Amino acid sequence: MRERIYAVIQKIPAGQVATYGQVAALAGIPGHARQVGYALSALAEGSPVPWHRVVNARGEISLRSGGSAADLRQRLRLEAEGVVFDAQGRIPLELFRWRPGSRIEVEKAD
DNA sequence: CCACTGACGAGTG
DNA sequence: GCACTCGCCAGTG
Repeated sequence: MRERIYAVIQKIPAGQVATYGQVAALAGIPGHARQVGYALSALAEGSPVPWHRVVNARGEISLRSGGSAADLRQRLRLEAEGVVFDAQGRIPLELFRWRPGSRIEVEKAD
């Protein structure tokens, strides 16, 4: 099950982000956003999954209970890929949300 | 097998 | 925009 979720996350192009619900839908389990987050919680540090590109529906970085340095790493990684955060520490999903099937995946190709 | 938990989402007031 | 409620179901003890 988690394999399916990981597979979808790996399809997220750099510089863009996807919400939990979006990943769930793409994984074939719409409405099961919790399972996505749960799957990520079970991710290993060395996993080949760009989990940092997955944010909640508000465009914020979600993370496990309590304070963790993982969220900071996630933010830095996203910024390194071109994603920007507003003054509220959130990502403008209307600009960075991944659109499967869209041609904006490779902006340089024109 | 039963109960509790948990990186969430959408709807309502 | 914020607070509250319900739904969802795999993992863990």
